[in-house]
Amino acid sequence: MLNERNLAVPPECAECPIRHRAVCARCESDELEQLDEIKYYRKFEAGQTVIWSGDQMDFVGSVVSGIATLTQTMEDGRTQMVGLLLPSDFVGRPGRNSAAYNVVATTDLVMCCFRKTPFETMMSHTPHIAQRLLEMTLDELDAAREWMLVLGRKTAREKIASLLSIIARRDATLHLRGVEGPLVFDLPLTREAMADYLGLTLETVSRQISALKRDGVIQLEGKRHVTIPDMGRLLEEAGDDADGGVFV
Amino acid sequence: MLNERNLAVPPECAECPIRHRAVCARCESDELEQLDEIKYYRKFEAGQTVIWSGDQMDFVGSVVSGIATLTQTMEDGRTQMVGLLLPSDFVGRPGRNSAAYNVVATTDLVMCCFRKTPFETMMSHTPHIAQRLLEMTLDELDAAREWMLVLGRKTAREKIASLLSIIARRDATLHLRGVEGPLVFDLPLTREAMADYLGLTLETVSRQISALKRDGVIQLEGKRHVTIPDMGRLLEEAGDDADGGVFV
DNA sequence: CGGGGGGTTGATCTCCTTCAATCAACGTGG
DNA sequence: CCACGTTGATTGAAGGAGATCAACCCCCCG
Repeated sequence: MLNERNLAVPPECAECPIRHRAVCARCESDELEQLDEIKYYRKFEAGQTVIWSGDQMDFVGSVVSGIATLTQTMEDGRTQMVGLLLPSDFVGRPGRNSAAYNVVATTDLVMCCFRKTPFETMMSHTPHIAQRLLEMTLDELDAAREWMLVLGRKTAREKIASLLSIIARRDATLHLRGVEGPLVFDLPLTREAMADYLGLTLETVSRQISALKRDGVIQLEGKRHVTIPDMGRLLEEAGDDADGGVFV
Repeated sequence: MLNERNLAVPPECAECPIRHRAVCARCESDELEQLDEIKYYRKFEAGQTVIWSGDQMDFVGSVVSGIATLTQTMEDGRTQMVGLLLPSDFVGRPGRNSAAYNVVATTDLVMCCFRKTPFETMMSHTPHIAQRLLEMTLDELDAAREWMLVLGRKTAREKIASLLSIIARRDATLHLRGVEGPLVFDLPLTREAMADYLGLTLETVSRQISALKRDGVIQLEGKRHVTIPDMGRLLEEAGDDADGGVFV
């Protein structure tokens, strides 16, 4: 039911849009051929749950297109997002067989999945995969630690500004624009998802977005379309050093 | 000045107390010999800063004994702890040359350091190191994500209970005791460090610890010596599932 | 037309922060 | 040996940032 092969999906690794950033980025052509044998594509619709926390994981994989979230939930329903998965990001942990988090597609999503056991054995033979995975994991750890500062010490306004600047920055690098001049992008998350990301309620998210708009830090068209007239200003609001940015 | 070789330090990798858990855990004896050539020990006193964020990093290394913290600071002084480094934990990121966080010794500390460039070249030749480092980094990422839930969604009381249960659990595994019966340990952190860990003020930390004591969840002798009569009760207070625990 | 999902805004409440006083333990120098 | 300063911790009173509860809007879709 969930697993439907689809024509819109890249047929060949050589033409894969995430080829140069994903876990397979360092692989040689023969290694790609090996991967090809254990890989398959899966499509999910916006809102669908990809994996439930605690479920058996028989695959790992990469996000090819779309956005997914990693969330934890307490018994009483409080939920915290702990990861935002963008194209090229890796899902699953080699060596673990049950999922630790919920993975939910927030937009329509295509994943390139590898059967877990073959992937693990392949990883132990080909250092290129493990090397790249280490690099990606270290990056994720850095991002998680940055986020711990946001969650633990920033005000609601700073949290919103931080999230907006992160999305803006990623969007700028994705579209290869500089950080000069006004930035324009669409929010990929609902107010509720933003709240789960930031450890806030959706009402507070809404209020703070309105406040930033009222103060001219951002401009809004509709609910999702954002313009940042002055990125430096936004970074100030985020409590970050306005010049260097987060990663020095 | 900071670098004083010391007799109390393990002279041989074979006798090293963290040998089986550190980044070198998987190394063969010839690999250990190689490591031996680029390694040196450093001692720090409680309170000393090991590395300043932004500083040039010319080494990476493992905590041999003692405890250190990883913290981030905003310009106005707000600080958030983003890692608690225990014996066998790894410090530094191969591939990055300036430190991203402050590392501070909270107790007297011994580190086994490797010169960074030789370590990096060695890592690219010996998969055993990269494999182990990947495993350790994935564990840290899990811990960071667990902590994001604590920071974002838990109440002050739950935060304290969470921290206590984490310390208790680690202490129990360290001393190879079961989780049955009362647990006894010393807090390795000041109230202020606990506050920085939990995204609270030290006053709130103090109040909540008093409250947990008053309610019989914990017992205190002095400021640091803690007894947990009923671990299940503490886990309930932490908002965790009382049976399975954090990692299912 | 009705209904539902996503979003905004208002009023009130509460948990945590802030500011401040106090205390115990400890070391140090007169 | 005692006065003193320091550091870590506790406790109290007051205030505020964000949560909670609730009403309402907009827009799309069946």
